[in-house]
Order: sequence, then C-alpha cells, then structure tokens
Amino acid sequence: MSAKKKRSSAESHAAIFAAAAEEFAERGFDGAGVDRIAHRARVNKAMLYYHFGSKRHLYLEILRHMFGAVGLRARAIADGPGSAVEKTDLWIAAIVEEAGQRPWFPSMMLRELASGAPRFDPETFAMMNAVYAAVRDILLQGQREGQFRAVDPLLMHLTIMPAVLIFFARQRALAANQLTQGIAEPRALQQFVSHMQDVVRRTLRSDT
Amino acid sequence: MSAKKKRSSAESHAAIFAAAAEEFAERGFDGAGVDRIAHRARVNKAMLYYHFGSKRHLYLEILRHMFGAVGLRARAIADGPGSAVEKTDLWIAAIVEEAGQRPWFPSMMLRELASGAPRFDPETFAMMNAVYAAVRDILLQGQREGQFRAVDPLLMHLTIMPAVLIFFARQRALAANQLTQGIAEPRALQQFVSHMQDVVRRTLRSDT
DNA sequence: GTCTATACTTCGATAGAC
DNA sequence: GTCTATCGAAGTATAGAC
Repeated sequence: MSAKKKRSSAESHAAIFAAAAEEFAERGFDGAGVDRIAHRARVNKAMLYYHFGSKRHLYLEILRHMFGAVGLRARAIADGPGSAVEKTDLWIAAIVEEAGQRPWFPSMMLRELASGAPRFDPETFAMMNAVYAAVRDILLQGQREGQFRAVDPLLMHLTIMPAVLIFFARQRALAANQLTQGIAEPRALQQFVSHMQDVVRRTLRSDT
Repeated sequence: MSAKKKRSSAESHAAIFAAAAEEFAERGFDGAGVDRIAHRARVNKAMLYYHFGSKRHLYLEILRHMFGAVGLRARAIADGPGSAVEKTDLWIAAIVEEAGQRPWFPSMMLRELASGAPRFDPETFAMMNAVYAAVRDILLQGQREGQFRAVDPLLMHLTIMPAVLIFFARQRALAANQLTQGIAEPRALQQFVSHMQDVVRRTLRSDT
C-alpha cells in the first residue's frame, strides 16, 4: 500500500464539490475562480470540467443539493406530528442546524436572494419555493387551529430566513476577520436560536 | 446654444456614480464591469478612472454615501423626541424609505453582509457600526423606560435589517423577472412595513 | 479518468494625444 | 478634462496525449 493513495472518481467529484462550495460562499459566483477551486480540491482543472461540465453547472448543482436538503427537512416538519408552535420552533432549529452543517449555505443563498436569482433554472427555483411552501403550511396549520394570528406566511418567512442567513454569514466573517466592535460582536448560537424562536412565537401567537 | 450640451465635471461625476450604483447592485462587485458602468453613464472609461481612481474606490464611495445617509437618519431618530416604541416604528419607516429612494442600497448591503465585508476600510466599517449604535440606543432607551423586554439589541438589529433588505431586493427582482409563484408572489410595501413594525413591537414589548 | 499545454476572451487599468 | 488605443493579467474552457 502506497502512502499516496490514488483518488477514486467519486472521491474527486466530492472533493471538487466541497472545494467549490467553499469558494462560491467566500467570493460569490463571479468572484470564484475555477483555477482556485481545482487547486483547493487538489485536482486538475480539466477534471472539474470532466465532472461538472461548466462553472455554472457546478454552481447550480451545489444550490440544488442545498435546497433539496433544506426542503426535505421543512416538508418533514410540516407533515409531521405536533402543534404549529412546536413546528415553528423545530423549523428554526432545523434551518440553523443545516446552516451549521453546510457553512457555505448562508452565504450562497443570501447572494442569490440579493441578486434575484437570475442564474436559476426552473427546477432550482421550484426547490426554493418548496421550502417556503412547507413553512407556509405550518403557519396555516397554526391559523386553522387558532394558535396563530392571521400573519402573512410569506412575510413571516421573509423575516425568519434572512435573519438566520445573515447571522451565520456574520459568524463566518467574524471567525475570519477578527473584528470585535459594533455589529461584529460575537453572539452564542443558542442565544440566537432562542431569540428567533421568541420573535416568531410572539409575533404569531393569538392575543388572549 | 448647441443641442448637445457638454457635461460639466460634476455632472460626469454624478452620472458615473449613479451608473455604478446600478451596476454594482445588479451584479455585485466582481460581476460589475467598468466598461459597462462607463457605457451606462455615457462617459469614457478613462473618465471613470480620472474621477474615482479605481473600481474599488468607486465602490467604497457608494457604500459610504449609503451608510452616511442611513446613519444620520438613525442617529436623528435615536436622539430625537418620542418614546422608544415610536422610535422603532420611525426607524423601520425610515430604512424602508431610504431603500426606496436608493434602489441599489439593499442589494449592495446584502452582498456585503453575505461576504463579511472584506472590502471595507476602517472608516466605512465605522459608518456601518454607527447605524447599529443608533438602533441599540433606541432599544436601550425602551429597556430603561420599562417599555421593552431585555432583548439583545444586536440580535434585534440583525432581525430587522436583513428582512428589510431582502424584501426590497426581492421586489426589485420581481419587477425584472416577472416571476409569480411561491416566494416570488408580490406584496404591497405598506403591508410589509406594518408587518415589520408588528414583529418588532410584539417581540420587544414588556409582558403586562 | 487524469494530466499538460494552450486557445480564446474579458477585464481592470494606463499611456499619451488633444 | 476628455478621448483613443492598448497593455498585461486573469479567467473560462478545450484539445490531445497517456
């Protein structure tokens, strides 16, 4: 057995995927360099094109992977057991967990939202909508069961999601930049989760 | 008097500034093209470098202009008369108004937050912090006067700001893309303002 | 499937005439 | 202050050997 093990095709594919996710998260689509991605993955640039075809396809595959996972998570919570209040708490914990497991997720999604997702194909767009559809179902359940006020589900979704994304993008930047003043003060993850659950519960709950 | 009036230096400067703001908002720093900016401003590319020195300096000048205006607005509200509850309502209305008047603001700021503002110089960073400092003062006033719960001002700021930014970036994309499903459903501005004021009031108010 | 070498393009920036 | 022309670097992508 040699010290330098040759990498399998699947391993190369995964290495490129991971390196690209990092690079896209740090620099955005236009700022990312195919050369840098290949170098980070320790494969040749030609291999990247062999596996993914183009920079754009690679980018979209990462986005779809991301939306797919988060969409399944959201759908499972929406269709699962429990009260709507419990489900909103679960959803916030879930999206935070996903963001923790995929550090590139917040940054990439934020940039897409910022630019209006002009690079999306219809399938990718549908996956993003599926996430919202699940969240909407949870809020509608709460309204049907009388626990929630009649708050617009879309506006609520557009309140929760951006806050989570920005919090993580900021955490990431903090770790890299070592800034320590004003908006750059660190906050504990658990503190943030509690805050967001609080915001949602207090905003939605019926007045008694 | 000729039909084609020659442009003054100040007019060229302003034209470049406006064109660059549009371009940066649409494509981000890396996606923006100096050639395209010059073309949009209908000046020669060399003029752009004469007036602003570099793409990066141009970018920073737009950001500073933006943070300066919003920071003054926030500070005026914080130091002005009124209860803390009134001030948070005012602040939300103000940031929405600023975003309406400067359509490039949400997109550019979102991207900076997403990337951890690696392009900032200390002065620009200080201006961004000044906005937060004003918001924090409002929330602390409310806590001192007993109207607000002890909610972390930074987390509250990081809840309000991203939601406003995303809402406007989304509106902008809607106008451009003509998408009409899921997360792309349009919402009225006034509805959004009321929603955000609701979220903040309900989250902050002391339980009675 | 993997690598080297390179074609082709775009982009930021500047030199120099007027 | 304004324009034309162009340089040099960096970037995406591919051809072709192994």
